Amino acid sequence: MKDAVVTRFAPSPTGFLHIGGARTALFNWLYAHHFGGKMLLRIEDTDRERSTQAAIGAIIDGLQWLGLDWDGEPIFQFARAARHAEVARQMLAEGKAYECFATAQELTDMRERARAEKLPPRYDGRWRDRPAADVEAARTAGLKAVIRLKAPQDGETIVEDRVQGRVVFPNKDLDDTVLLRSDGTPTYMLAVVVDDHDMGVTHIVRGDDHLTNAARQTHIYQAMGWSVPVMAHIPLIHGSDGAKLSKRHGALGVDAYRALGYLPAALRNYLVRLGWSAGDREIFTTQEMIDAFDLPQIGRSPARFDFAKLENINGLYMRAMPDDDLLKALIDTLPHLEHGAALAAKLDASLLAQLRAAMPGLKERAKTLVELLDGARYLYADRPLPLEPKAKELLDGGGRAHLVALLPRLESLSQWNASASEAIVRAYSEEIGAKLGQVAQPLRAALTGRTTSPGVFDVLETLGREESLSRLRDQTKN
RNA sequence: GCGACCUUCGUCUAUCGGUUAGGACGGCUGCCUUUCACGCAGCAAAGAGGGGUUCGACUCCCCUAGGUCGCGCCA
Repeated sequence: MKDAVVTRFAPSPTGFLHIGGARTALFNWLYAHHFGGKMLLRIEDTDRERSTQAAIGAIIDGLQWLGLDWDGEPIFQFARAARHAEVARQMLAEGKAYECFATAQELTDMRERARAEKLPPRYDGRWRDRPAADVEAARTAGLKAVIRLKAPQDGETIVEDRVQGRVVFPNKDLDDTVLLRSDGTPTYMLAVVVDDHDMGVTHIVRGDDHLTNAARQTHIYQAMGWSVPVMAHIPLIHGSDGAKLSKRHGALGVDAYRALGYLPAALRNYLVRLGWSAGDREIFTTQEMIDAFDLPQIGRSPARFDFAKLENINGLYMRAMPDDDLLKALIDTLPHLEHGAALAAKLDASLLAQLRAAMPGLKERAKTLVELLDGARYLYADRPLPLEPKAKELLDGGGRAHLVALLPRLESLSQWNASASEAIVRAYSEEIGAKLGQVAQPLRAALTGRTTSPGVFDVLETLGREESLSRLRDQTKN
C-alpha cells in the first residue's frame, strides 16, 4: 500500500461542534475509510483568547456521539508552537521570509487608505527589502517585528482543487502573510501548513471558506520545498433562506441535535447527502456510505439545511431500527431530552417491559426521540390522567356513556389481551349500531388522555388489566 | 471596493450535447383505517436572464443579474 490516505479534521475550539463542522468531519472520515487510510484530529487552539476547554470537550463529545472516530491522540496545535517558530526562523534564515516592524496603527492606516482609493486592502511590503541597517535600527529602537513570508509577487499560484477544479490566483493579489506574530507565536497560516506536513496529511478536505488560504498556504509549502497535499474545498451549508447559517437555521452544536431527538446515524445520512450524491440513492448504511464516498461526486454549490428532510430520514431510521435498539437509544438519550427526567425517574423493570411492548406502535408515530418520548407518556402518566381539551370534549359529548356500558364487559374478560378486548368492543358497537370509532375514541381518551395514540386495543394490553380498568373508572365516576 | 466560487421543481439532487429533464423531502388527491401515523397509488412543481458555438444545448463559451465566501499580528 503506497501513499496511504491521511485526512484530518481540524476544528478551532472557540465554540461547539456545529453542523457544518460535523459534515466536514464526516467527509474526512468517509474519505479516509473509503481508502483504508486514517483520519487525524487536530485541535487548532492557537488563539489563546478564544479557545476554551469546554469547547474542546464539546467537539470531542460531538464527534463521539456522531460515531466519527479518529486515529491516535488528538494533536493540540498550541503545543507545537516551538516547532512552528523554528520553521519560521528557518525561512527567515533562508531569505524566504523577512522581519516586518510595521505597527498596528500603520497597518490600519494602510487598509483605510486602500479602502478610500477602492483598492484591495493589502500589506504594501514596506519591510520586504529593507537594508539590514534599517532592521538593526528598528530593533535597537525596541520595536517588535513579525515574520512575514516573502511571497512571490509575479506570476500566479494554482490550486488544483478536487472539488473546485483548477483555481488560479494572480500572485499580485496575495500579500506577504504573517507567519510569526511579534510575540513569537505562530499564526494559523503557518501552523496549519507545518502541522499538516509533519502529520503526514495527504488530503485536506475543509470548507471552501479556506480556498484563498489554500493559495497562501501553497506559498509556504513552496518556500519550504514541501509537497502540497491534495486539496478539496467543500461548499458551506447555508440556512433555509440561502443566507449564512444562523442559530435559527440549524447552526446548532451537534449536542442540540441530540437534544432534539435525532439519531446519529440519521444525522450522518442526512449530512452526507448535503452536497454529495450517488445517483438517486438516499439511504445508506455506514458501510455503503464508505464504499460509495469519493470526492468527484461532491457538488460545488452550497446546500441549504432542511429540517423537514432530516426529520423524514430520522423517522425512517427509527422505524427500521429493531425495537430493543430503539428503546436503548431512547433510554440512553433521556438525560439529553427535555422531558426525559420524568420517564427516567419512573423507569423500572415493568415500565421498561411496557415500553418495549409498545415500541412497535410508538415508533411508527414518531419522527424523533422527542416525539417517541411524548407518545409514550400515557404509559407512565399518573392517575387520574389529565385530559387534553379534545379528549375531554369527546367524553363529555356522549362518550362517557359508552365507557359506562363497556366497563363491566371488560371487567369480566378472562383473557386480557388486544384481541379479546377488541372482540368485546366490536360486539358492543355492533349491538348499539355504532361505528367502531364512536366507541374506540372515548376509550382512547380515557386511557391516554388524548385523541391520538397507538391502537386502543394495544394500549389496553400494554397498560394491563388493573391500570386500564382504573383509568376507565376514573372517567366514569363524574 | 477587489477577488474567487456558485445558480435544474419550495428544498436536497440525477443528467457527464440528443431524455416526455429522473429520484427524494415537503405540498396536494385518493386508498387503507378505531384516532394519529405507517404503507400504497396518483397529481402539481425546475434548467436565473441574455447572447453565442452546434444539425441539436440544462450540459460548451461570453455577458448580465443574484447569492456565498475571502481580503487581520482570528482561525
